[in-house]
Order: sequence, then structure tokens, then C-alpha cells
Amino acid sequence: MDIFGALADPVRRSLLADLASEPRRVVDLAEGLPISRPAVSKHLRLLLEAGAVTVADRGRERVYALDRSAFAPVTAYVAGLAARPIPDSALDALETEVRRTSRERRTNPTHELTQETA
Amino acid sequence: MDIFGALADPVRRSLLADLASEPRRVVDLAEGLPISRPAVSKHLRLLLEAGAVTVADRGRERVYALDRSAFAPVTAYVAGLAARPIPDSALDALETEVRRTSRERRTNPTHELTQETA
DNA sequence: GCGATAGGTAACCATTCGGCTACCAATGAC
DNA sequence: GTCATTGGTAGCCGAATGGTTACCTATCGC
Repeated sequence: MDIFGALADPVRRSLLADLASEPRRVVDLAEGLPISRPAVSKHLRLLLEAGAVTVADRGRERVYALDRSAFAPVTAYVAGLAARPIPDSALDALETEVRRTSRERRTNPTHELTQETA
Repeated sequence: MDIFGALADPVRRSLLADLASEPRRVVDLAEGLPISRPAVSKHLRLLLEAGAVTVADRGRERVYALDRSAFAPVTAYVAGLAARPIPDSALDALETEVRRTSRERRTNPTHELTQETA
């Protein structure tokens, strides 16, 4: 599960928001949630796997902490979406533009899944 | 499917990145992807449902366009995570802080899933 | 009118997700 | 030593994802 998938679940977003104020133990994280503690453990494992949190053993307790650097791909991706390459002044030529580009992409397919966050 | 779930799939992120440059037809969107066109249609329906894209009928074609305003909750949420309420100077009192807050939350559970993006 | 093109829907399938209960290991309190 | 607490794992289950093929409608080009 990557960082995008980690953010897709409301329970995990709640956990992360909770950790944003300070590191917490599992029981404290689970306390107000409407799900069982093992379910919380599962979510925490996914968050670990996604790099969204770090964990420290503290005796019999485990203290989870937010790793803010993990969200860089998300901000980068959304910022990339926000950047608009076509100026508003060209929007009235939209029909022509769409058709021209369609022809180009039909003969020159350069699609790549991996360049999305570039 | 909300906007967070919409971003969880790499195919959908690729579609959105594609639409970031300009509006496109379904065939053009599907062209370089390793999946069938009906699968693309499914993803586009989810993106519509999440409000991430808009669609315009153009004869027998449908032109999808990015709706940049849909990503505000994502940026807001991630920005909220980035804000750190505890200054670094207080981090050496971490243990005490964690235990105090644990006690508080045990007696005063104010967890809410819905306040996460506030 | 007719064939080709665009694109949505239906039905199906395998996998993943998110939840649960039951259980176990390890540590702390006394 | 004994018991309570913490928290992970195992196994199960139902629902949702993400893909496929087959099919249908509608529009465009000629």
C-alpha cells in the first residue's frame, strides 16, 4: 500500500490527524474509534508500510509517530495537477486543440504510468 | 468514492495527470493504458462521482476535463498534517506529555472521524 | 442507408479491504 | 510469582475493487 492508498481510508486519516498533534500509543489511538483494536493494528501496519508513521518500542507499549516527509509525493502530485499548461486566452480554441492533439496521440502514443508525479 | 479514494489508484492518477494538460476524449485517455476501454470508463465514472472531473457531450464523443477545485480537501488535509502544534523545544518532555494526554483521552474521549479536515 | 467509430452497461471473476473473534507473547504492577 | 495490560497475529467473512468479454446505442463519414 502506497501513501495515496494510505490516505484513502477515513479511519487512517483520523489516525494520522491524531498523530499530527503528538506521538501516541496504540490503545490511545484506538480509544475513540468505532472499531476493534486489532483493526487499528491493521491500519497502523498499513501506515507503517506506506511510510506514513514510525514506531518506537517503549517497554510493552508501542509509540507511533507521524512521518511528515512521507506526504511529499502527495503534495507534489496535487501541485502538478494544479499547474495548468494552457493559458486561459487559448481556451476559446479548445475544440481545435482537442482534435489536433487527439490525432497526434493516435499516431504517437507516449503514455506512461510512471511519469505522473514527475 | 471520495476524492481521497479517487487518488488511491495509479491508473486514475495517470488519467488525472493526463487531463491536467488539457481536456481529452475517452479513446485518447485509454490509448496508452494497459487496460481495456471499459475499465477506463469505470475509472472515469469514479472520478466523476468524486467530482475530480467534469464531462461534456460532443456529438458521439465525451470530453472529460479536470476539475481542480475537487482537490482542495486533499491539500487542506495534508497541510493540516504538516502543521505541528508542539514546538521542538518541548520534545525532550515527550514521555511526560504522552502519558498525561493518555490519561486525558481515557476520561474525555472526544474522537471524531468527521473533524479530520477541519 | 450503412459501415465504422465512440463509449456506456451488464455480467462475471479473482483479489483486496476492512471488519470481527480468538489467541498469544511480552512487559509492568504489586 | 501472579495478574493485568499492551498489542500483534491468525483465521474467517462479507463487501468493494479492478479487471475482463460481450453487447448495445448513438453519431459521424461516405
